[in-house]
Amino acid sequence: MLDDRATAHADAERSPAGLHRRPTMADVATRAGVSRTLVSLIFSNKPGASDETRDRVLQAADELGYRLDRAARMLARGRSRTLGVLIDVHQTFQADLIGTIYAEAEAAGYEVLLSASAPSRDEHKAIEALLSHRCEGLILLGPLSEVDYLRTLADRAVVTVVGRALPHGAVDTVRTADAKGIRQSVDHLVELGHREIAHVDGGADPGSPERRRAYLAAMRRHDLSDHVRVIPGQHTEEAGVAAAHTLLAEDRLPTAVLAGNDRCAIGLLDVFTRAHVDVPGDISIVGYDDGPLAQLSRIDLTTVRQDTEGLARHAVQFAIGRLENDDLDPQDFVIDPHLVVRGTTGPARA
Amino acid sequence: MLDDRATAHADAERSPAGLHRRPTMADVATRAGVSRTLVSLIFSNKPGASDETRDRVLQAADELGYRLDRAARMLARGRSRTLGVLIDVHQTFQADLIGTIYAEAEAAGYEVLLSASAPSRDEHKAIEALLSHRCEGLILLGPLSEVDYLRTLADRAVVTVVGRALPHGAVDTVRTADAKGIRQSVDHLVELGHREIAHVDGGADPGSPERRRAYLAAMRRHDLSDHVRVIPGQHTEEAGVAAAHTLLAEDRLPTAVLAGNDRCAIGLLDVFTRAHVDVPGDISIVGYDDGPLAQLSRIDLTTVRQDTEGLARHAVQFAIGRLENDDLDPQDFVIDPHLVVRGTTGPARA
DNA sequence: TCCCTGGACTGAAGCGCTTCACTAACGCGC
DNA sequence: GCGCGTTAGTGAAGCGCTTCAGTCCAGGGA
Repeated sequence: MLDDRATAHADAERSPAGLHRRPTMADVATRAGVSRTLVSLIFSNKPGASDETRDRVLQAADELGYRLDRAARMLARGRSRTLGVLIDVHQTFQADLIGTIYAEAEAAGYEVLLSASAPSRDEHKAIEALLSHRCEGLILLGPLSEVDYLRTLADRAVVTVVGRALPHGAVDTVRTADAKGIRQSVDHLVELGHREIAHVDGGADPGSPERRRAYLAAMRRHDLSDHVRVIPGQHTEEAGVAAAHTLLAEDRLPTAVLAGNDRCAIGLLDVFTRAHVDVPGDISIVGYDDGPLAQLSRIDLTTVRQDTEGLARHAVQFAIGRLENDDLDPQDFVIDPHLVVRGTTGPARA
Repeated sequence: MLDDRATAHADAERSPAGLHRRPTMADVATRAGVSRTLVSLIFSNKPGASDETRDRVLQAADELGYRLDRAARMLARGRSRTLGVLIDVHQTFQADLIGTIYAEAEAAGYEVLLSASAPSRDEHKAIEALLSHRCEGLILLGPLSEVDYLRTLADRAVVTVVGRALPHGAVDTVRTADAKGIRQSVDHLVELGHREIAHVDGGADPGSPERRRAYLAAMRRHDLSDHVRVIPGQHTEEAGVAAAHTLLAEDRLPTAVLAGNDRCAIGLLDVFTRAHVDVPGDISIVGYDDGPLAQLSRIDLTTVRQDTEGLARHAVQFAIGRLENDDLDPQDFVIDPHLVVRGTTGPARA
């Protein structure tokens, strides 16, 4: 947008041959014939400018293609009003959370920055990136880091952990009552006549220890402690594949398997199907998460559904709440899940 | 800054009861007994400090828990060295791209910022966010925006579009040779004896127009123009579901369907399976993308695989290349895909 | 008349960093 | 003993914004 106005303004607008200098507030101010201060007020929606001036300034900004510079604002304000969200791109379950987080944060006037952990980029690094962008609040979706590290973070920013239980009072946590989900699954299987129910756990993955404990407890409640069988795993398809191979290599399959999550369940399903083990005829399988795949008819997985929207909403509210009012005790918010029965579970084989 | 000297040492470090003032370069400088300038040099890995001093400064920084402030750096440098990546959280295919993008950008000394489009947050907004964080380069993964808008963006930042062809010379693009992928699919089906091959297209979704054209061309080459059948759709499971219902409502099914992408294929598969239409006995299905689901044995989808790593790597290189050397012509980089034959295609029914 | 209030607006300082232009000290060759 | 180039280091300006402390000018009591 070149000098489309009185030549007096031209200097501020003309840019050195092709090199577009990004317009600043000063440019807008000059063009609208007011001070930078006033422009700033207007862009922050603060009172102090007449409606007439306000319009004139906004129009000038528009003509120049002006865009506020967050970095500068952040620096000047000393506050960023930004929430950093740690995600794991491969955990599809998190996709739903993100949408809600954006919406909720925006409503409260906060920015959101995403940082993904990936094979080439460990969680630590992803979090540091968020911190160096001055995020005031960190929302960590299923973080794998050690508790000590998370606790350390807590005095650099407000930390909220989603989907993982943490020792008492470390930081705010929002999660699903994993124990209940597992208990429902076991109850369901027992009702169908299963007794030999194995569990492929998720190792150190978020939620896993709780699920494992809940499995043990539920089995005990049904007097099935003798049939307890925990196969070490992870929350990945590969772990499911490995577990299935382990089971197939033995004399006798259990009649049902509780997977650590959906992805693991799908790994199991995959191997069993290829090996012509009928699911649920020969063996029943239960997942956890109710991700987008679970409901596909070719998969049709019995699984435990989490209230993703609730999780996300509360995570944001915790973060913001603590930001605006520091002296709350760390909270642990727990949402009930429920079992979704589909085609991978059926009566125990004889 | 206060009188940062003698007694100030203590002041800089002690924080006013709980309220952690984040340490700055000045704090580090004071503690190490050097100037701020020198600290800055050291943190930018520039020469001009002796090894001995360097160590001392780094140690001081460490003791203070100092963390560089990107916002300030960005402001001061006038350059952000940041690439903004637009993603769609639900397009699982993109997850793989992201990992590579991070790695590649980091190697070149660039930061990466992610911004997701979501139901509550349209693409436009997601892109503006990136811009206001001063991203110098924008990498748009399968953007849906109109060409004009994308062109407009190009003079605010360096733009690279991934996975979508754009009219000549608009901006840099990196994409798969969709035409080839489709041609391979059609050839494969024809070899299996198929003649009635329908195509569920992706409407305006990225890559879709190319795929549709390629389908028409391939059918023509096989003298099958009479059997051409395009069913309007989208790159989602729902579109596949709808298309399947459309087909089932007719007298006679085609013997094969080319879906716009894997997700659409899975929708088709889902409905056919529930309707007891045998795949591939009654009808063959081909997808596109080879996403994580395609290879699951319960799905086992014949599909076209894209070289995600190559796409991501070139996208980053384009962006950076143009950033460091402005006067290149817009490029259109095309990578060959290849057909992965799995279980959803078979001989045409009699 | 004078003082006060409040609305509209401005000037200047400062956020934490980079960078340009310097200075001081130290060989080194002649 | 002089100028020279290097290395190690410093001071200050300035990036684009916010914000504190004013200024200026109605209009309204008393």
